[in-house]
Amino acid sequence: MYSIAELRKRAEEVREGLRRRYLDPGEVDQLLEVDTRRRALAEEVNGLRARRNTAAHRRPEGGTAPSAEERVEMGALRERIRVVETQLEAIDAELRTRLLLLPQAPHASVPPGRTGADAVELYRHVPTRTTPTQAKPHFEIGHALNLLDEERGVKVTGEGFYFLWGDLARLEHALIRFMRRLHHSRGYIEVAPPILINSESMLGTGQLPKFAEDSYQVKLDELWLAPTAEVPVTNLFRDEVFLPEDLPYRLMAYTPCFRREAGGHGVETRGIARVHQFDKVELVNFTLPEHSYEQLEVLREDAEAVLKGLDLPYRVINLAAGDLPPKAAKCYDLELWAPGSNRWLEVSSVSNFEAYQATRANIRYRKVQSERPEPVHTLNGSGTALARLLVAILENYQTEDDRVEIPAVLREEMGGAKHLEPNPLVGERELARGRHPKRGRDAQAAASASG
RNA sequence: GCUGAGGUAGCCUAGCCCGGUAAGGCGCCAGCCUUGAAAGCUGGUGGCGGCGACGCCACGGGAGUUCAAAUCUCCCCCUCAGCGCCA
Repeated sequence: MYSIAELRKRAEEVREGLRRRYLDPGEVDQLLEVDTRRRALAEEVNGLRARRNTAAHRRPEGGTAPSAEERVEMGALRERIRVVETQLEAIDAELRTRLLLLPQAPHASVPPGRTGADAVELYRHVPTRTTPTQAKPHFEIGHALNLLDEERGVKVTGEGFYFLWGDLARLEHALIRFMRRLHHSRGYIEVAPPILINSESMLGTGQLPKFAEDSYQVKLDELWLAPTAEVPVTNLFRDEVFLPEDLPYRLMAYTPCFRREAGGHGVETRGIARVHQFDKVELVNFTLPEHSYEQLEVLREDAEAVLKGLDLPYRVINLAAGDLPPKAAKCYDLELWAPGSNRWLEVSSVSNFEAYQATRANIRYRKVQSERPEPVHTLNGSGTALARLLVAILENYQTEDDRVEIPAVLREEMGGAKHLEPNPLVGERELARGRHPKRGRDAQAAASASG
């Protein structure tokens, strides 16, 4: 977000930013007009209060009590002040809300365009391995091996929740350890943050006020379930001042993430590509404004290192101005190719928010001790999101004989195993459906022998 | 959850009972002094508006009483201590 002072200085730049986002640049002028009215009203309150103060202060300690006439006059002044103050509060609130909702101007290197289709592909990684020509969707493989269980997730919690069983649960933990180890070696300091968040923090990173319906709320305690570790980790330094020589701060956090994904149903929600709870390793970067675009590239490379390490097919896209989240000035998405689902899956979003979050959350640095602190730039990137990573592994690492290979970098973590083992525990119901892995294989073998 | 003590400028503290322009220290910045530094001395050091003179705001947050609120009343938040509960 822009402070009103910043907006006055950079009005044309912000107007152009709105145009590039296909939004009405007139919002800037309306904001400036509200600001002018606010200042006029503030001056009026100012003058009235000055009158009250001089009258009150004129009376020295132990002085005479005011006359009845003066009491009446001052009482009337007090009421007048209250009326104008109420008007000022209303216009203050309007100004604040409009500033909170004003998007960040896209950076010059952001491509033009309105939708996801206008994004520019920057890079495509082709893995060294090959996958079956007729790759199956991850949920088919997951069900066949009895490792993925959405049905009971729905029973225990609701739509969009799932259980991972056995080797798939172990694989998820192996991935988390792999990613944390990788980022640690690249210089990130790990933090383990709270995942219940207060509203002020949600406002600080931009989840509020506009995107309240995207997150789960714990009403009784006025808390929110973090939709991403970006929220607690960025707010870690809310209302604080950095020493410039310490920057950049590069932090990593592994947390579960919770998203309501309201309205997101249909074909694309089969399996676990789009769920309400997933784990993620998040990278957060606090930097000097003059270095934030270098840091964006560093962050992108750090996120890519995960996908390269796993040797998964992916591409990097530079989001078009009109498709950019309001808080971002520039955003790269890393998308994995899922051959079984025949689509690209976003597993990482790497963004430079410039001073958008730092202004809201009051995160600053002070270059010279005698000068007032300035907002830092904040950036973050997923490094990376689970669930979708599992989707990609299940679909890319499946073999012709319907097994799933374990990526080389995870094998040590998986006790040296080369393939995922089916979950042997099945209930009566699964047996009745012929889903027992052993029976399933026998049945398949029998079918192919007879056919 | 109960009881008690607290929340004042970047930090530490006085003022609160008994209403009357928020005092002092540390730190920091600048100047003087000095070969340089330290010490010492002087000044400055929250936010908003204004070219400026200056004015307003700010004592955890909100509401109220009053000519006038850091100070009185009510509600709420947070911290600490003791007790209770608890993985």
